[in-house]
Amino acid sequence: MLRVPERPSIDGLEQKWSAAWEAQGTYRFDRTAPKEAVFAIDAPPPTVSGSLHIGHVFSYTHTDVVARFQRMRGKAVLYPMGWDDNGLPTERRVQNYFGVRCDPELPYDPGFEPPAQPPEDPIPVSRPNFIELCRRLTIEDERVYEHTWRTLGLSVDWSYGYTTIGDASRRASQRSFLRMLARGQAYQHEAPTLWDVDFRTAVSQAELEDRERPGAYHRLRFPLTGDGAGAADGPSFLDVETTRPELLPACVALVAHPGDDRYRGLVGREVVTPLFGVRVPVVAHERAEPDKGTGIAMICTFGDTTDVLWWRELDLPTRTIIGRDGRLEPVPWGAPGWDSVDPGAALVAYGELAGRTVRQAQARIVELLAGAGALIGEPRPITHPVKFYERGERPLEIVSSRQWFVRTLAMRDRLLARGEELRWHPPFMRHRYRAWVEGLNSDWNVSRQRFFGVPFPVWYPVGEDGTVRHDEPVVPTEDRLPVDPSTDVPDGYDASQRGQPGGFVGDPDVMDTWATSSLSPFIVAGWEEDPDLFARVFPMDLRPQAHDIIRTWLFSSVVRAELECDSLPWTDAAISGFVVDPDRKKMSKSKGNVTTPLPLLERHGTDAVRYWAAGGRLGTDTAFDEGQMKVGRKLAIKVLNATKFVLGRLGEAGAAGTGAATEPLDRDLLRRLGGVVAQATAALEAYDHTRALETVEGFFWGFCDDYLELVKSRAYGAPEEPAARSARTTLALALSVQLRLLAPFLPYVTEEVWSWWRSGSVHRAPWPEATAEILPALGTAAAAEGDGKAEPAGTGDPWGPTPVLQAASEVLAAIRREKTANKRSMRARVTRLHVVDRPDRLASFEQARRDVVDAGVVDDAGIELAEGEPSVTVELEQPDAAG
RNA sequence: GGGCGCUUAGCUCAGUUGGUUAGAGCGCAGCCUUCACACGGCUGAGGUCGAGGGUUCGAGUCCCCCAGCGCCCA
Repeated sequence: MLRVPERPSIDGLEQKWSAAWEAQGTYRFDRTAPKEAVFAIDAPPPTVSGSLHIGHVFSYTHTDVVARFQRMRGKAVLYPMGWDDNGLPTERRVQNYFGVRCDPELPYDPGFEPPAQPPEDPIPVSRPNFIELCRRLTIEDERVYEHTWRTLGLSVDWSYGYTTIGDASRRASQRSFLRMLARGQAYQHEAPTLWDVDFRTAVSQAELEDRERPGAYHRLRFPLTGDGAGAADGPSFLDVETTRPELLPACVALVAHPGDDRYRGLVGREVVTPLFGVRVPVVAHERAEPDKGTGIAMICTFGDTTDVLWWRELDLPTRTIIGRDGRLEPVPWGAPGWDSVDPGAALVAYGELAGRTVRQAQARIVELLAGAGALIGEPRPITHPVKFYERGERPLEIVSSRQWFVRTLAMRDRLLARGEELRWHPPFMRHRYRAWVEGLNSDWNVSRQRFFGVPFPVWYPVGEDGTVRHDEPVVPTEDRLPVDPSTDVPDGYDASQRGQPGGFVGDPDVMDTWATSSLSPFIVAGWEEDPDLFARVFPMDLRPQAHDIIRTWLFSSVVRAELECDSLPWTDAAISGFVVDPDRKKMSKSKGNVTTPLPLLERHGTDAVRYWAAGGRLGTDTAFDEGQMKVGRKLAIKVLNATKFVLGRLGEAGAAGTGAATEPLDRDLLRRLGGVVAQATAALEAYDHTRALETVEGFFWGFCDDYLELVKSRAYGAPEEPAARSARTTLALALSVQLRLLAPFLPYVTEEVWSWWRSGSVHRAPWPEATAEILPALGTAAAAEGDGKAEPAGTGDPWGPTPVLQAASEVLAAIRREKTANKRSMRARVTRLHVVDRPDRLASFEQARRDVVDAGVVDDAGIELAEGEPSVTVELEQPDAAG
C-alpha cells in the first residue's frame, strides 16, 4: 500500500525514526549468529570531558556507514558504544566544574555537596567524595553524548554499552593485570620516571609531546682537580654549556664523545662542580654531541631521558634534587652520597635554592654562579624542543618513583609482525605504527598517581617495623574482582590492620586510562565472563579510529590481545583523518574554531551532515564545509521528491515492481545501475565509502535529470501497454535499489521514503545484488526479444555499454541547450530535429525516439536522421506561435 | 634530522593497470513560474595538473631532483 505524504519534508525525521529504530530494535545484535556471520566493531569510546565535537561526527559516520553496509549484507553487526570516562580529562573537568580538588588524606564526608557556583579556591575533598563527583558528572555527560549519537543516527546496539570505569571494565582490567603479573609480563620497579609536576603523576612515552620553548645556554666553568696524569701541562678547567644550570647540584659527571680529540685526554679525570664542590668524573659516551655547546655536557640526575640513559649505562651515582611538586628538595650536603670539598659552602648555596620551583631556582643559581665567577659570559638564548605531557602545561621532570610496567620492549618483534598482519585502511597508516614500535625505548608505564581510574588490585604487607614490602604484593582471587584496595581488604587480613605494623596497605595508584581502553574488545566481548559471546565476536572485524591515537590506543590494544590471546584484536583498522577548518588548521578548543555537533545537525539535518562526513576519505584530513552539508541536504530532498514522483507513476500495482524491462532505454538504465551496484559494493568492501557515495550519487542525479524526464510520459501509459509496464518495472526496481544503496549514507530520508511503499526498515533490507535482482528483469526480456532490439553480442559483462540511454541523453541535452540559448521555456516545441551520426548511434537513438519526443516536446514529423559527422540541429517553433 | 601524506578550475576534491579533447560538486554567469522538486530545473564560462629533468610512440599518472603545506617521530 502506498502512503505518500502530500508535502514531504526531511525536517523532523531524526526524532521520528531514531525513536522507531529503538522501539523496533532495528540495530540489535543477534548474538545467536555464528562467528562467520558476525561483524564486530571495536568503536572508540569517546573521552567524556564535556562535549563531542565535529571530529567525532566525522569519524563515527565513517564507521556507521560500514556498520549499515555489513548489516544489509546480512551480517549480525555488533556495534557497541562505550564512554571513556576514567582518567585525567574527567578529573580536570570535575575540578573546574565543581571547584574541588582531591586530597587523598581527607576522610570521606557522606554529606558533602559542592556549592552551586565553583569557588575561587578549590575545596579539598576526600578521594571517595571526589570519585562520587566524577561519576555524577560523567553520567550527565554520557546522557548528552548518547542523545547526540542517536540524533546522528548511529546504528549502535545500546545494550552493549560500557564505560571504562564501569564494573565490567574494572574486572577486565584487573583480571588482565593479575594474569600479566602471574606471567611475569607486568612488573614494578623503582626507576626514573617522566613526571608531570602539576598533575603529580607519571606519564608514559606514548603521552609525550615535544614543544619548542625558549631557553638559554649558560656556560659554566668546572675546575679540574690535580689528580690525573698529565695534570701539570693540561688545562686547569673545563667549560660546559647547559640549558639547565639549576641542576648543577644534581650533576654526577661530565660527558664528551669518545672520538672528540679536545677531551680525549681528560676522560677519567675529575672536575669540581662550582658552588657545591662535588668531585665528578669526566666520562665518554657516544650520545654526547661534539657540535653542541662546548662539546661536553653535564650529566644530572635527572634532566632528560638522555641523562637517564647515561646514568644507567655508565653506572653513575644518583643525586636527585627535584621533588614531585617540581620544587628543589632539601638535601644533606656532606652526608654520604652528597660529599663536597666544602660542605658548608654547598649548604649555604643550596639554601638559596631549596623550596624554589625549577624556574625560580634557575634564576637564583645564575646569580650565584655569576657572583662566584663560574658563569662565563652572558647566557645565550636559544629555542629548543622540551618534553611535555600532552595535556600538561609545564615541562616534564624526571623523578624516581615506584611504578608498574608492562613488558613491551621484549615483544617488539611480535608487535611488528602483528602490524604487518593487520589490514590498514588506508595502507600507508601502517608506517605510523611500525615507526612507533621500532622507536619504543621503554616498557609501558601503566601506573598513574591519580584518583578516578581503575585501581591496581594489589596490597602490600607491612612489616612489624612498619616498612611496606613492595616486593611481596598480595593479590585477590579473580572471583573477587573488581576490588578497590583502598577500601577492600586482602584475604587473610581484617580491616583494622590497614596501615598497621604486621598489617597491609593498598596500592594507591590507578592504571593508565589506555590500560583499560586497550581492553575494549575484551570488555565488549565478555572476556572470561561470557565464553559463548566471546567465541562469536573475538577477534573482532574492525577497529575504526583516528590517526592521532595509533601509538596509544591501537598500539596498546594490539599489545593486550597479543598477551591474552596470542592474536590480533581485529582483522582491519580504518583510520580516519581530522577535521580541519577552511584554513587547513586543525580544529581545536584552544584555537576557538571548534563546532559542536547538535546545532549543526539541527540546522542542516542529520543526513546533510553525514553526507559531508562521508565525503571525507579515510586517512585524509577534511575541511569543515557547511557548503557540502547544503549539498547533502539537497540530495536528501531530491530523494524525497523523486520517490514521491516515481511512486505517483507506479500506482498500487506497479509498486510491486515485478516483471521485465522490455524497452531498450529501460534496459540500458538497469544495465548501468547494475554496474553501479557492483562498483559501490566493491568500494565499500574496500573501505572506500567516498567512492561508493560518489558512484551512487552520480547515478542518482542522472536518473532524476535524464531518465525520469525521458520516461515521464511513457510511464503514464495504460496498465496493459507493454512499454508502460516496462517503464514502471524499471522505475520500481531502480528506486528500490538506489534507496538501499543510499541508506548507509542517508539513513533518515531513505527510511522515510522506504516506509511509503515497503514494509520493514530499509536498514534491514538486503544490500542490492546486481546479478540476483537486476539480471532477471533483463534476462526474461532478452529471451523475449528478437525484433532488432536484441542485446549487443554478449561480452561476458552484463553491465556493459548503454548506447540507447547515451544517445537519448545527448539529444535531449542538445534540445535543452538550444532552448536555453534562445531563452525559451523547456516546453517550447521542437519543429525540426536533425541528427547526424554513425549508423549504430542513429539506431540507438531510434530505439528511444518516442521518449525523446515526449521529453523534448518534439514534432515527430520534424525528425531527420542522417549519416555523417556527428551533429544535432534543433529548430524551435516561433515564440509568438506558442499562444 | 628521519618517516608519511599532500600540491589538479576561485573553493572542496575525483582522476583505477600510462592511452582520444583532464572530470564532479560548490561558487559564479545566463536562462526557465516545468503538472516530483524554486529547499527547484536547464545551460554556460573557467585548468600550461606546484617547478625542473628523465623514461616512453604517448605522462596529471612511472622515475629523479627541488620547493611549499600538513601530520607523526627524534
